[in-house]
Amino acid sequence: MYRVTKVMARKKEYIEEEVIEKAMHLFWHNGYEATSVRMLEKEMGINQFSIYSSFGSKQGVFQESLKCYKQKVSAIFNKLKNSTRGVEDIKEFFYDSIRFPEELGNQKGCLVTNTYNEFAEKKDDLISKEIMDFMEGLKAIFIEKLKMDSSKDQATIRKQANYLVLAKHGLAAASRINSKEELEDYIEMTFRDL
Amino acid sequence: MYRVTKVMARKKEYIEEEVIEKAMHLFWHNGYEATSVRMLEKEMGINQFSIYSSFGSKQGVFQESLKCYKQKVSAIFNKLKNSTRGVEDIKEFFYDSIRFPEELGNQKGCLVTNTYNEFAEKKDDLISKEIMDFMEGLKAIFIEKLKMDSSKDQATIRKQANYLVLAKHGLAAASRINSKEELEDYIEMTFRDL
DNA sequence: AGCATAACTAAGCGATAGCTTAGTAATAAT
DNA sequence: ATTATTACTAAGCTATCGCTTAGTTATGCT
Repeated sequence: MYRVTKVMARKKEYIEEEVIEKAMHLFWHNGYEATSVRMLEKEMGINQFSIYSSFGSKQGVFQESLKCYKQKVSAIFNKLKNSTRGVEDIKEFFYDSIRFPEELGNQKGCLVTNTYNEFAEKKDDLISKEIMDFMEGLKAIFIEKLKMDSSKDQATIRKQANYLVLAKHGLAAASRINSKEELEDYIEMTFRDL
Repeated sequence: MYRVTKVMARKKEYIEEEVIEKAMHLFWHNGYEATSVRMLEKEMGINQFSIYSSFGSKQGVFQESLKCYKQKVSAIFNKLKNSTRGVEDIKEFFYDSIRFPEELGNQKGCLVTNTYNEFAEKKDDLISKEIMDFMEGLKAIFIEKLKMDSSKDQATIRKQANYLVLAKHGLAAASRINSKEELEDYIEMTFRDL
């Protein structure tokens, strides 16, 4: 991908960023295994040859799709990172998280969390590791925000960070099925006394 | 399955309940799609012909496996149902839930929740519906237990029940990956003020 | 214009999916 | 012992999987 070429010859008839976005939606909806290369072909609107020459493999397409997804949610993450109110910002992050997929008009949860669940047993896998890193990063941000309340000792912060990471994970998993009301109830209850 | 026959002829060389338990462990470990009939064949120790004559299809094997699983966790459920202390019993149910798979020496979460996640998009599916019923049943039990505290009004009970169902779901999803310490922190935080 | 190069189409690769079936072995009833 | 019925083994069915390749078309450079 993005290979530097000496001569241009024939031009690509698609834009990689565009077709990857379509692939992402397909993976998001069906998960990794349940998405076949033939389905990708149709959704992306390009031939298998083009898929493989641009992204190398189905896994390659998926990794680019993950990048694309992360880029789309980065707005929410940056908002959280740059915030200064502490735990209140984490709560807003939770609300942003359930609003984000909703805005795209569908109920398929969070691609990263879905992937986390689907690849849970394959601990040696490359994608698994990537997702783990992402989750660790989230936890680090939570800790940073929790530290803004100087009244909290280190043990409390650790405990609450663990709690919030699991809560976020559970919320994302549940958001594929549960109603908006249930999800909002959950968020309210989660942050009630933090 | 369990077909009534006029003449006995040749006897089965396996016990259906026994081979289903083996199938269940395989599904539990790999999920539905990632478990092939060839894998089931090896694990169950019987030929494909026998699998299909006893259970009809891969889906049939899975459904019997789900039954088997539910039967195994029914002890925990009955304990909760027959309890009288209210929310304290729900908390113990949460602890029982993470202890149960642990006792079987593996880290694969809850089969029902895993299935819930794997079948989340296929809302028209038979198995999806089965799992939904199971979750609804759990919620009903939670409500019953919450009602034991007469100081709680109906709105509070509904909200807390929603919260607990999501929390239980999240806990089960997380139990495939997170450490025991993290899970216990989560339970403690969840029930801290209920 | 001619050539080198890259992107296209479409067919096909081996492997595996869920499932079936032809043929054989075992058992209960006669 | 014969027969009817069922369970077994093993091979094979079609469909689809991820991926490749032969052949054609389009483009930039000389």
